[in-house]
Parts: sequence; C-alpha cells; structure tokens
Amino acid sequence: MQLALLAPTKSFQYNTDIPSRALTVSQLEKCTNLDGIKQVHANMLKTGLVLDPMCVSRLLSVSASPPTGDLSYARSLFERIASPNTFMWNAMVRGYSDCGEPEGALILYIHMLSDSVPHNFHTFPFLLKACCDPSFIGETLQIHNHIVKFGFGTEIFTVNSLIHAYAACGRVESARLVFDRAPGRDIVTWNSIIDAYVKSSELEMAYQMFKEMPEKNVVSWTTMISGLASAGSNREALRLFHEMQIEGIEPDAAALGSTLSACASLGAIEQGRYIHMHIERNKIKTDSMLECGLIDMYAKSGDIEEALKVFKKSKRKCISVWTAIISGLAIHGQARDALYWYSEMQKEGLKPNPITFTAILSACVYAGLVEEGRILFASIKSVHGLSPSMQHYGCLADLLGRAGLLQEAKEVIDTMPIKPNAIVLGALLKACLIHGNPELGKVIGKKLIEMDPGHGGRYVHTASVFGAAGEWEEAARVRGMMKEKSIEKLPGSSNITINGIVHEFFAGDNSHPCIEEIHGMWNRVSKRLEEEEYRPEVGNLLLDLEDDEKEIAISRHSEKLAIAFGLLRTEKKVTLRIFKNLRVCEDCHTVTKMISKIYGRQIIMRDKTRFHEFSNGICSCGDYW
DNA sequence: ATAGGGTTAG
Repeated sequence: MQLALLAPTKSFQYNTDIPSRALTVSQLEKCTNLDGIKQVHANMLKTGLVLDPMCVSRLLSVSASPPTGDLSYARSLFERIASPNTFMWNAMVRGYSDCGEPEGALILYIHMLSDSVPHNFHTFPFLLKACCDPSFIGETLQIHNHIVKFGFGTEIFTVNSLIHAYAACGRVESARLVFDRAPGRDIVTWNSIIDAYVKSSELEMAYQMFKEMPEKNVVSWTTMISGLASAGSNREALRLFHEMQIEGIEPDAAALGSTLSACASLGAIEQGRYIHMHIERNKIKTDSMLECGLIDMYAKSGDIEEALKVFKKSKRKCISVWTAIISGLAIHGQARDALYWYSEMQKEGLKPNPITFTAILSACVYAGLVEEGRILFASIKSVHGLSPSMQHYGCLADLLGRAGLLQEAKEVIDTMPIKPNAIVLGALLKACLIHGNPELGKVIGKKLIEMDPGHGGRYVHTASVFGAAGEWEEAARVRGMMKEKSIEKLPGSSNITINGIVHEFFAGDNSHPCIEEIHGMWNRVSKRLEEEEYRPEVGNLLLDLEDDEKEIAISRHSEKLAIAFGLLRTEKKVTLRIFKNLRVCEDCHTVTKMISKIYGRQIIMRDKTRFHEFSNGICSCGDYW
C-alpha cells in the first residue's frame, strides 16, 4: 500500500489536530526501543497523523537513529513515502552514516540528486559523516565539489564537517586549507582542526592551535588531553587536566575518560582515585567507556580488587567492560579468574571480539596455561568463525615460546598467513634467550635487526644470543654495529611515588639528590642478602666486564635503586609500588623476592608487561614471566 | 546538524 503522505486528504484538519500532533512528536522523542516506535506508529495510523509530513518526519528520524531505531524499519517506511522531502532524505542519510553503512548513505545521496531533491544545511554534515575513513577520500573530494557548487561553501556546519572528514581521511593538509579559507570559524572549527593534527600525530601543531584558539570548551581540552595521552605524553595530559579545572571548565565523562587513560599508563593511582571520587561526588553518569577507563586504571595501577569492584557494580556490561577486566586479571597473573569471567561473559550471551581474544590469550601467556591457550586460539575460528589476527598469532607464539616450546613457536610464525612483525619475532628472540636456544636465536636476531634497524633492543638481544652461544666476536660485532649507527638502547628506568612525588631512577644513575644514602642502604641490603646465601646472577649479563664489575652494574639496576629508596623513606609494612619500563631481570626478581621476606614488605612491581606482587619470599608470577 | 573519551600480543 502506498501512502500519499504529502497530499493529505481534505478530511484531515491540521488546526484541530495540533495538540495530538505535538503529543505524537513528544511520544516519538521519548521512545527507548523499536516496540515503542511501533506503538506510536500504530496510533498515527489510527489518528490519521500518518498523513502529516511533520509527524512522519519525526517517525522516520527516530526509526533511523541508533540505538533506539532500526534502519530496515526506517527503510521500509521511507520506501512507502511517495515523494519524501529533504528532511526525510537527510534522516535516512544520517541513519546509514550512524549505522556504519557509509555506502548506503552515499547511494541514497546519489538518488537524492537524481530525484532533484534540494539540499539544505543538514545534508552535507550527515553525508560527510559517512566519509570518515581513508578509503572514502575520493567521495570526500567529490562532495567538496558539490558543496561549492550548491552554495554551501560558506556554511559553517558544512565547513566544519568537511574539515573533520578530511582529517578522518588522513588529509590534514586539506583540512588545514579548508580551515584557512573558512569565512568564519566557531569553536567546532577550531576543535576539528586540533583533532585533525592530533589524529595525524602532529601534537605540536595541535597544541599551537589549541593555544591560539579564542575560546576553549570541554571538547577542546579533551581533544588535547586524549591526544597527549595517546602520544605517550601522559604527564602533560594530566597537567592539562589540572589546568582545565583551574580554568573553571567542568570535566564531563569524555574528559574524565581520557584523563583516566593517562593515569593508567602512568600507574598514577592517586589521580585515578581522585577522578573516581569526582565522578561519584558530582554524580556524573558513568557509561561503559568510563567504566572501562576506571577498570583499566585500577588494574594497571596495581589495584585489581578495586577494578573488580567497579566491574561488579557495572550494570548492563558491554563487551568492552568484560574485556577490560579480563585483560586486567591477565596482567595480574590471575588467569583462572580471567577464564572464569570469560565463560560467565559467554553465558550472558555476549560474543568476544578480537580484543577480548587478545586479552584472554595473554592471560594464558602470563600464567603458562599452554593447553588452555591453544584451545582458545583454535576457538577463534572453530567456534566464533573469525580469522585470527597478528595479535592472536603473536600471543600463540609467545605462549609456546615462554613455555620453552621453541620449535612449535617457530612453526606458528613460519606458517601463519600474515607476515610476522617485529613484535612477534622479538618475543621469540626473548624466548630463545631465556630457554637457551642460540641457534634459532641467531637467525631470528639477524632478521629482526634488518626489520627494525633503529631499535636498540634488537641489537642488545641479538648480541646476547651470540654471547650465550660463546660467539663473543659476533656479539662484539653486533654491538659495534649499534655503536656505529649511534643507536641508543632504551635505558631501564623505575619509579616510585613517595608522598605524591614521583622519583625516577635509571640504571647506574647517580643523579638523585640522595644517591649516596641510597647506595648506603643498598650496601646494607646486600649484606643481609649475602647472609641468606644470595650470589648475584651475572651469568646472563653479557657486558664486556669482569665479574666484580658486573656485580656492581647489576646492583645499580633501576628497580634496586627504587626499592632502596622506598625502604629508606617509608614506614615499615608500607607496600612499595615500583614501576619499571622494561621486563624485570632474573637477578632483580630473585633479590626482590628475598627483600620481601627479610624486610617483611609487600612489593608490587609493574614491569613492561605485567605485575609482580612479592610477599614473604614469593612472587605472584610463580617465577614465570 | 558539525567537534572530544575506553578495552589490543613485546
């Protein structure tokens, strides 16, 4: 049945129906699901309002908007309208854009053109939203042409959307050109160009524009904060969050979420707790993104119990919230709990996504659950019908490599359908070192240096592999290559926060103002360790040094300096929290276990990949890392 | 109507 919606019959009287019309519109706006929409639609059929363009427009717009609506329902409605007006076309274009069907939006636009439907101010913003991917650069350029041709080149919403679309297509220069030529700029124009620079990793330009803009709102600040956090400038991000509050801008969920991610990277639990308090005090509505941020922050800051509290309190947990707690449990070595929640998640009817697989696989990697890991890897395809990604193959190879199954790990890498990247090979190289397979290690090491010639760690590990094989000349040659190209190894560093002040130590670093006191403390610790039959494990240390020099070098590892400082400056029984940027070495691990027993201290150490919780002489990792 | 946030193998 075709409804002649734009030609109301004479019996339909607008004037007397205005109240019911307003009621219908407000009912539509209150709909929370498709059933609600269908009920209002049914009423419209009864009252005749289904012939009213205004009501139909609203009906269409609500039906086409996720998450309440349903695009196919909207589509069937739309197809029954004899000649839809611009608003209705726009609503459909927006629906396709918002539902992640950009092609649908573009096809609709082409039909709109061939039907000679006039554009209005809303058309291009909706349409450009569909072009936010580098693969749509061609369409974006053509739409830009249309914008000029149809006279929307000076319309600010359209211009802003165009800047955003160019940025999302990876064309920051084009975005800038549109920005420079814009006849007027509002706060959105500025925020869009800042985001364009952030997304193309030009943080300095982004910051320059941020400083230049005449007025900033919470979006401007959040764009900058999240940009800094994703570039690894986490301290700067926190500084900006602080500045924003001084400026009197109230942070909303997005601002808090971005800041939490900076806290998580730093392990800045005090600031993280402050944000959590701020959320509760100001009754900021937590969405799943914010919950994810809180869980991640607590987990990465060493407080997995608090992360679990947030997780359990979360209502209607989406897949990301489950994934966040699984990956949190993984880095704490609590693989059994991770597996438990992974199965609970599926009982609730949620399907794991590729990130969930990475999280649950890494839980198996850190705990050495080889069989469970193999089964989970196989399930990606057999149960979930998805193809494993580089991350998943990497996890599998790492799982096998760490467990000493080096040949199997190599087979995974040799036969995987994706070309392995440096991260995957790096994990295997490390496994060769730990499990003493210099033959395989040498091959992998050489390959890695070719792939990643600017990465100091690749040379260091490769030289170590040669050293472990007794090929000292080759080891020296690799180190020579590194020197020749003046490639620096990332220096090991550890930090500890005492009374809110972060103290950072580097290996062999003497710059701390209390360094003599720290060395004195370490000498006393060493004596106690020797009484317990400790001997430094210098065997793995492949420096060109005599054994006693090696002992001094190893005793100056950054985590040891941080622990000595922590013992000096905190009360007995206070837990020491150390953050290290690299994987902890064998000797430091042994020593920390002993210190936890001798001094009766709990020591929590976050290394590059996971947590070690030392207490009474044992570590939560079970000496497997 | 247009702009900002989270979970990912080392």
